[in-house]
Amino acid sequence: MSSSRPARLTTRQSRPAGIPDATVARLPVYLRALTTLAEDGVATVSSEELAAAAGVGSAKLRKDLSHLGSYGTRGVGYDVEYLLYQISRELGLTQDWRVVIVGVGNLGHALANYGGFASRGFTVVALLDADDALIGEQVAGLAVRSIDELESVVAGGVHIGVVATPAAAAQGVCDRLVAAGITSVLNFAPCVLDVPADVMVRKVDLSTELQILAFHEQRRAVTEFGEALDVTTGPDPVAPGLTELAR
Amino acid sequence: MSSSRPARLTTRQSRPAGIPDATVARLPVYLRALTTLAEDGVATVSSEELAAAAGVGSAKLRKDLSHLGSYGTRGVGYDVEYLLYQISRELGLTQDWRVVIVGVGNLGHALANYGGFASRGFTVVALLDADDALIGEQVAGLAVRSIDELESVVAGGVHIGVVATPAAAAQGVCDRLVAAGITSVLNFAPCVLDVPADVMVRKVDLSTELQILAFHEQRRAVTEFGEALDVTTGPDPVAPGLTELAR
DNA sequence: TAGATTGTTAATCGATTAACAATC
DNA sequence: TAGATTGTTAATCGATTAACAATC
Repeated sequence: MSSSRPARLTTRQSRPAGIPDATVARLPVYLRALTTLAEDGVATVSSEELAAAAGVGSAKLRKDLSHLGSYGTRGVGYDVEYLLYQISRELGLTQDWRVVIVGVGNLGHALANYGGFASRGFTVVALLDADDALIGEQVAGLAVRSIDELESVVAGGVHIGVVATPAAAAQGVCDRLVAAGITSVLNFAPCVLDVPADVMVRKVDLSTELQILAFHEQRRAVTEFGEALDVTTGPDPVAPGLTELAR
Repeated sequence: MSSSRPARLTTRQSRPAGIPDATVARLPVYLRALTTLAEDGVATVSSEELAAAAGVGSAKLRKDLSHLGSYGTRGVGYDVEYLLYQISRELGLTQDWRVVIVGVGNLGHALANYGGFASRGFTVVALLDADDALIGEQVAGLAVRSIDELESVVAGGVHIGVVATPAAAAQGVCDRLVAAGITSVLNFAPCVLDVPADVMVRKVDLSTELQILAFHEQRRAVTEFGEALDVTTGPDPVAPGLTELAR
């Protein structure tokens, strides 16, 4: 198999610059599945097996991988470690990414202690908070520093800013991160962050996820009862506390 | 405006059963923007203004809202409180959703203390953990209980299970939740959960988000330097610790 | 009526899926 | 060679977007 692996002679034309967003979003899932397989000592995996481990269809998996290059072997499958490396490289995980966490409340604590950070090429270089009472406290091996140091910390080299402040403080913190040169922000605050077009923001939002689950639970209830309860045409089902919103 | 608001006489035909997934995922964002507007005392908002507050285009906003019904007034805009109520109702937030959190580590703590839970119709009814040392500890006004009580807690009425355990324990916990009758799961553990087709799982994954940011940061670097560094054709840029993976 | 803004249409775009030729 | 599985094609599906008729 080693001898038949395609030589890495791919030209720029052969791999189009743009990997679809939907594919990029799934690469971390494949990476995780491959890591588990590698730990279990599995050397080779078929698209069918890997897809099952990642929770997607095999056609989608093969299509996704085809955007990276031809890293499989027909009739055999994919070499687990080789594919692991190729996806890591594609995601930029073969280099170290320096992260600053702003806001060391419950969530900031959890993030700082999250094991997945260090294991995959992400290094938390500083924890910042506006609360003087927290400053100096040791969290995950780092002393919490003042938000006043944001600019100097970023100047020292930071790639990604994590916003874990209350919503009211988030935009201000984000503005300072961006002004200091940060171009990638992970936002845990429950608000929309306004940034220049060249800054990428990703958002993790607990209540959004819960609300989406609630929507589907509700829909399930309606369907199960054969739409006996017609929320569209019936009187408004008004919950306590929402009465004043109904007309 | 009150008098010109369309009467709620919509028939089943007029609102197709299925609201697109992409739309459902954005409704919580609109809800949040509307809540802020309502707090600021704004009575009416145009699609242009609301879209800006939510960080989307106005055409997309109007298209999304059109799936719920005709809740706006041409030439005027949307009544903030009325639209707030309609979206809340659509998402199922006019009823109370009972949530159990399994795993009271750093993240479980953060989730339990998260204010957004209670404010939007979600009630945490129990915190469960497998660690005896934690049992009885007060977190966010609740005593942590043993994982052994999972089945009895769910039997007492729970709609949504939140998995905040280590990855190794997640599938087992999920199986027990599902066996006990839970059909909506929010998974914070870094693994894929295997569930029956009728169970809905949503996943929140910090390292996935970081990896997506890393991908774009890396791409940015390549683009900025005019592809002087060609990662496709050049020798593999091997980072320490990944050497053994490269061929 | 004139101005403003919605709700809808139709075109475009991107993602998914199944089938299968290529090939190990 | 025969069996297995990839990588790609083409069809389908769903989401986005701009433009504008409807209408307040």
